[in-house]
Amino acid sequence: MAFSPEGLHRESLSQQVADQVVEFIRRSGLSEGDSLPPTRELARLFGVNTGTLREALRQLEATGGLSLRHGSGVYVGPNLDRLVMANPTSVTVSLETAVVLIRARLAIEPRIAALAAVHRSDQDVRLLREALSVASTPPDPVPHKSSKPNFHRVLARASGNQILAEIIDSLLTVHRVEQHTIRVVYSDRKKDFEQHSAIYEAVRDGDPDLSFSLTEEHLADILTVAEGALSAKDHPAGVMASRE
Amino acid sequence: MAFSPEGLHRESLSQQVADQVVEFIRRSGLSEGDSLPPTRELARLFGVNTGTLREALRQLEATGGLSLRHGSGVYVGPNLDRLVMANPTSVTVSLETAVVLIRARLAIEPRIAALAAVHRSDQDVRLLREALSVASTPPDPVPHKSSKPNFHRVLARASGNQILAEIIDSLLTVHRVEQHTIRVVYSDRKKDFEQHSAIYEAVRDGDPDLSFSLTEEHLADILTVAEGALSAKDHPAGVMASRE
DNA sequence: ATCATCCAGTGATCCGATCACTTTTAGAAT
DNA sequence: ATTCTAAAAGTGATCGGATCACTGGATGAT
Repeated sequence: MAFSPEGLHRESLSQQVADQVVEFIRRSGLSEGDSLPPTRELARLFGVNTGTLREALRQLEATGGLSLRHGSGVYVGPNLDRLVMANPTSVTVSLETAVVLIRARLAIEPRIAALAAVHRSDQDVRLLREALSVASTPPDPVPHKSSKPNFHRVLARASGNQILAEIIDSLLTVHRVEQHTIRVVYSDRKKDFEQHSAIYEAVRDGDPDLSFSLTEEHLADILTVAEGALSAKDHPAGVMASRE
Repeated sequence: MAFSPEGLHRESLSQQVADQVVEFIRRSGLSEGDSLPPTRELARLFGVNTGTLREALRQLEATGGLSLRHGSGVYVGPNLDRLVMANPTSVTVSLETAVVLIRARLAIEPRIAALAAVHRSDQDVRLLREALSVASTPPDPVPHKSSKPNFHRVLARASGNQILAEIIDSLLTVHRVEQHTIRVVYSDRKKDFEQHSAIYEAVRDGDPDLSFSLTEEHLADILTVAEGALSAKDHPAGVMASRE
């Protein structure tokens, strides 16, 4: 019998082509924003039909590895070398999920802040300071690209660990989707700013323990607000005795 | 001039169809493993060409939201409701990245173990015990589906926080890819088992502090091995002359 | 009852044509 | 010479249909 060691088609042709496209990008030394050859040319290059090639491109586009711009071209996306990401498919997130999300952040972000206090570079301190003004993501109706990164993202990046930064970024990306629907969290913007400032100073001064506890308090406060919104939803408006 | 508030095509048709497919799945109450209508029928349903529909399906398949089986049908995948995931595109990971990965786990997993000690259910304890025998992923040449989840995955699930479980799962998924290339890490399987057992007991007994420290030690040991392999690669075969 | 075969259902790929958007180019107006 | 406008070229997006390849169930012989 034998498993037909050669020539066995485990995966679809379009999947194979997708891998070849990635390899092509790597081999060509292309990086984010660079353009690829036209689709018809790529199809010829890989010896497949334009439709098949197109499916491959869509697969890569779905994960942010590529960007297809109608009438313009195919470009390398931002997520090609990324390891952890938010599910691009996920739509709006329920308030319950938002609470779970914040609990997860409460579990891991303090430690990340402590790491940042130890590993942060001078540039990190500078970026962190700039991020203070951006604060928690301003309520943009349209999620415009390349908006300045928010404080927590920069903080995670300062930890010096790319993976941790990607994790926080993923959580905040999901969170952002959430905020478009429910504007509850982050009610007190002034308090937010003060807490961020305190964390900034602790990280700048290289105090891991203080950075840890301040971040913990900050997220605990946010969690309180979110949980309050949640229970307010479950027991609406009310004095109480409300069922539903 | 105005921004033509209506009818403006921000995203491609295939992208819109992808969203419609997700909505269709949700509205139909389908869950993982359930089958969708045939592609031609779906194309008719959404009023697009089969090629366009196919691109939409590929986008969803790329993130594990769907599964297309040649000759069989289209099925709901495992990642439709997931929030955080490993980049499906990423190929092999360098040893340097593996070290970064383990450092990230060292930063967050102890806290997760502590949470598990507090929140674990009786069923979690049972699953955790079973996972002890599977130990750290056996070196499978072929990543077969539905293999029993490894200890760390089950541990994270016992934390009661879905997001944290997804994060750990993502890290281990990336890691698995890594192990296919480099078989260095997890050298001492017996020691691994003993440390897992100790963590299991601490979680079972509801001791968060002990669970924390044991997990921390366990990962620190793994990190040591990985860093050793890394420096051995940089300074091959050497007696010492170790720097750094 | 068992097994090999056939066949209908369904996804995968191909081909070619046409539409839609973007960018560049050429020309006109100033 | 500069600026604006319009045409044209380049490139992705969608369409329509035909054909191939795989799977799973039905068929039928043993």
